[in-house]
Amino acid sequence: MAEKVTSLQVAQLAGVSQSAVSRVFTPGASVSKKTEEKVRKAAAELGYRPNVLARAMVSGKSRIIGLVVGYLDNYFYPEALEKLSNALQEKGYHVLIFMASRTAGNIEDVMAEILDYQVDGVILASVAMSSEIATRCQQAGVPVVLFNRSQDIEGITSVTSDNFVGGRKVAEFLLAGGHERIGYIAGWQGASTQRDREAGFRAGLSEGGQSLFAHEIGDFHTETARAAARRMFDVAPDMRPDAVLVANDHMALAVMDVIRFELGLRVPEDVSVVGYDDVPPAAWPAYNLTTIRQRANLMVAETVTALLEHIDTPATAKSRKVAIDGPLVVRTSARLPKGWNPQRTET
Amino acid sequence: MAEKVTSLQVAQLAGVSQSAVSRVFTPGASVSKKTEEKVRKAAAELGYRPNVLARAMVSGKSRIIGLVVGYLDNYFYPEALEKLSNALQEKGYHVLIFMASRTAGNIEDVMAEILDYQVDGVILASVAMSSEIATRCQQAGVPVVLFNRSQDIEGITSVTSDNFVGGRKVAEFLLAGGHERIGYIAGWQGASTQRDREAGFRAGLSEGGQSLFAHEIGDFHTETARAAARRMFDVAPDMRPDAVLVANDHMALAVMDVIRFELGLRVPEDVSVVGYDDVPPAAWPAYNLTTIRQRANLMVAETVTALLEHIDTPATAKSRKVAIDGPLVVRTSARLPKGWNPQRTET
DNA sequence: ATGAAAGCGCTAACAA
DNA sequence: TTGTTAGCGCTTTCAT
Repeated sequence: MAEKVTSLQVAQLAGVSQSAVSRVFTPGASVSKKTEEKVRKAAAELGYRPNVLARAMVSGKSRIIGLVVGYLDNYFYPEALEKLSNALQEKGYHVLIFMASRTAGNIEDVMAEILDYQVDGVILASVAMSSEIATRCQQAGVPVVLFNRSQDIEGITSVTSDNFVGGRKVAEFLLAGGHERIGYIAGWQGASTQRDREAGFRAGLSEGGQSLFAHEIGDFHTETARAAARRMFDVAPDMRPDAVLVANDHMALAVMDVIRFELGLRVPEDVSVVGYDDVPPAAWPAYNLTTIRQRANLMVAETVTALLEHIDTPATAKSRKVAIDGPLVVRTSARLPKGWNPQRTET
Repeated sequence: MAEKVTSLQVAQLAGVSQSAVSRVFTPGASVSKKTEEKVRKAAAELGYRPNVLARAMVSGKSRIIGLVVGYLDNYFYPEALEKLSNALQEKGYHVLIFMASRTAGNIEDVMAEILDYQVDGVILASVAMSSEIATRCQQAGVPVVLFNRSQDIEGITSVTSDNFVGGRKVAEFLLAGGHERIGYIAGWQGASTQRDREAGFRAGLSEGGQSLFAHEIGDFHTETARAAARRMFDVAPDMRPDAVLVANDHMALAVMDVIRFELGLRVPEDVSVVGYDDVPPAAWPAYNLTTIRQRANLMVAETVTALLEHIDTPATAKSRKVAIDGPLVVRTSARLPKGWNPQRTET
């Protein structure tokens, strides 16, 4: 059982002062080559490592980022979490998880816990009440960035894909494919992602001289989405949409299941289905879902950059709304426009 | 911007000593009703909350649990992570994520980072070199439990499903179904889960008078598993296995894709496929994968209990290997034994 | 460049 | 039950 090694012990072994040891481990402090050498040697010998918590207390920087997340069943999030954590780790930060799913409704608790840990920054992903939490963090002086959410609050940085443009792209694609009864299955109305995707979709439809033929709400939940799909498609053939955009892949896959296995319809011959996110299962041959890709790598990079900027230079860092364009990944779940060039979008 | 409120300020407002404030926020300390009241009132007024980091430094307990995880693309892990985090949160702990995927091979770095944060305990899930990390933590006096991994190291607690029994169950089921050429696609050989599942499977087969007809290695990776499936099934019909156990669902779904969409075979008419884990996609109608369920809730509960035990009473807590039995969830990807009672296993 | 000294915000003896 | 007094391990002036 390794004993706890303190900077003082290292100092004694190295024959220098305790502050000298501290300086060696503080980037940008002034130490002579010789001292540094002695200290590093002693530190290595003793297996010394600075105590992050003690450092945090005096410096006020914990090198901990709070990640508040509601649920992980949308497979876009595990991926994002992994990348986020990796990116932050590279910058010397670590991610402390705050699950807000169960605690939902109790902002106070979540806030209290976050502030207790003196996190240097907070990333909010897939949470209800994200705007309230964001505002509260802001007030407490903790830098925040919203990941995959955008609120109309002044001065809060957010990173999303360009949901409006994405929605419009799908509309154009479906219109070009000759669809004439186009439906939409919405996500949770409180989410900006949902609202923007729908708005873009409607805009694209209307630019093409059409409007929504059917509309149901799936709330980003599998079961709710299945019910929505039944309401939309279990109807007389001439009342049935010939295409549908589902607000995210998580629901779109469930919708496809209902359409194919419950109702016995063919995709895309009877109904074209398009999703949003491009989660890994969308590419599985059993689905082959045409969808808008959210570029997780870029979104993560932007998020990390923005957050660190707010942490490092709170004075000059200005908030911004980053919206990253994502390509339409054409697979086989939606009928292709005539003469569509089947150039493979890379999977 | 909320100012930082210290216990001293609260003490002054309440007209008591600073230690009195500390005691009010320390469960099990002795304070009079009156003092407590005054302090709580002052604290509420100022919005005071104890600083976890400062507390950690003096008490030596950070209330942070390090979760070391290799990757999140096996969908058993997001689920486990969510449940783990929730359970720990309920006990007043929070999860600090350490991604070991990229850093793989560099144990020193991972160890250093973990110890830097003075975590109260560590959970190792889905990591290579878990046994080395576990040993090192042990040496450093940090309680560890292995989640979904088991090593033969003396004195390290682990929680897994009963992989041997699970493997055997599948063998019995396949044998009862009349299969005569039974294959196995293995996971990464370094994982105890893989080894135990295979051993149980082989044992079950041999108890039924058969042995493995084919064996390939999928390494728990989608692409490797696909290649393994091709080697196993893209052969003359009489050399082709009529059933296969794949070491986890993540690979099993990919294997099904290859069998059905690349090779044009039918599941289960031509080949029965069984997986392990019962991840959510296994239940999707497009797959309907027969599989062994890992009972995440139970595994998480055991993990948390064991870890807290080691943290709270390091002296008396003894290490153990917990193996939780999981049911065979019968769906449609494997031919049923004659007269099999199609009583629905709950999904 | 280096050492001495003063805390960061809190808990834990120790007295009273 | 309370207040007083030491630190926890570190960073950061301030002198030197």
